[in-house]
Amino acid sequence: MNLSDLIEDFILNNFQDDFVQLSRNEMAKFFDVSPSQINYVISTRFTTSKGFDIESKRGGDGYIKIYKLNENKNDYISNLLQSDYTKSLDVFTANQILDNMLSRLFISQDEYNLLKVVMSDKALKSPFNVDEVVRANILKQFLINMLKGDR
Amino acid sequence: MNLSDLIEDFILNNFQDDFVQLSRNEMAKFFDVSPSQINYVISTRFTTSKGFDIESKRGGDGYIKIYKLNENKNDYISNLLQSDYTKSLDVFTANQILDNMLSRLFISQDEYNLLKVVMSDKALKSPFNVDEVVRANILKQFLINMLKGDR
DNA sequence: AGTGTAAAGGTCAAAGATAGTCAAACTTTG
DNA sequence: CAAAGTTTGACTATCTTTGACCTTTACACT
Repeated sequence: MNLSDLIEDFILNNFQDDFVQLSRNEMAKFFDVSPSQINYVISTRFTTSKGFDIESKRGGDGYIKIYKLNENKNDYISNLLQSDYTKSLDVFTANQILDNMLSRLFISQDEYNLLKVVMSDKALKSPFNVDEVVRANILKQFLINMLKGDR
Repeated sequence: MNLSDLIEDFILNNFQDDFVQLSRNEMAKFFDVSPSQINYVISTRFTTSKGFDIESKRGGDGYIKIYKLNENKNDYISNLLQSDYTKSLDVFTANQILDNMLSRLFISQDEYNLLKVVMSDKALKSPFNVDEVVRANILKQFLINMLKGDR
């Protein structure tokens, strides 16, 4: 067993419920490896396709948090997550997926409405793909929607 | 938790109605930090996008007063819609806006969660701004979130 | 009233504390 | 031996903390 495998095991054994939080530097010191090896382990072993999600913060009190996804929760969702629809997706298909998820009650009507707005052409069109502009559009469309009465 | 977070909490817990008044120096002494750290906390955590307004006075009897703004929902949204935040928006500010809207109950916890995911860097980063890729990422992030159990 | 001074608060850049990226060197495996 | 996987380190990015220097205000003393 190499160091990366050991580190992987260590992390796996330290999950509390569905997540584990660690300090990259402490971890590296503990195993006497370079800090970036922790990133290596995370990026090769705690990937989305293996059912994990990462969240981190730099600076004072920084941390790395790894979430274990519950893949037994819902086959439809798990499969979708592995599908090519997570690579590229047109509005038409997106809406079909949303319709499907709503009819199966995997998402609420509220989530459906919001996602439809957020994934619309209007929300995502951008002249030269500066993602801050995209994000701003998403917010804008959401706000417009909030002003539309019903909801 | 780092000092800035502690100071933020302390301030939040000392609001009387819609404002809190404090002395920068006393505050700094109390937490044993340099006075300018109080400014740091205020400028990163008690921002306009989070719905706060600052007023201060120097010299003898100086003070810092922080107000929690209170517009009604429609005004808030109308203003936001006309603001530059609909032009370009970084994640940090986006999150503060969401925090603000949630704290005033302008959006539900569900909407907050969903929007946070949807406007995250992860969801919106794209190599060369093909918006179908952006949309796919939004879906992907949403799915990942669904698998995360309560949270 | 004018002015000097002490007592606030403000600004900004540097230092400190984390984490991320990437490519080169090294090792294992087929 | 070539391909794949691992390990390292230099450089980068981000968030926090500190300190030196600046500005404003109240007040006491001419």
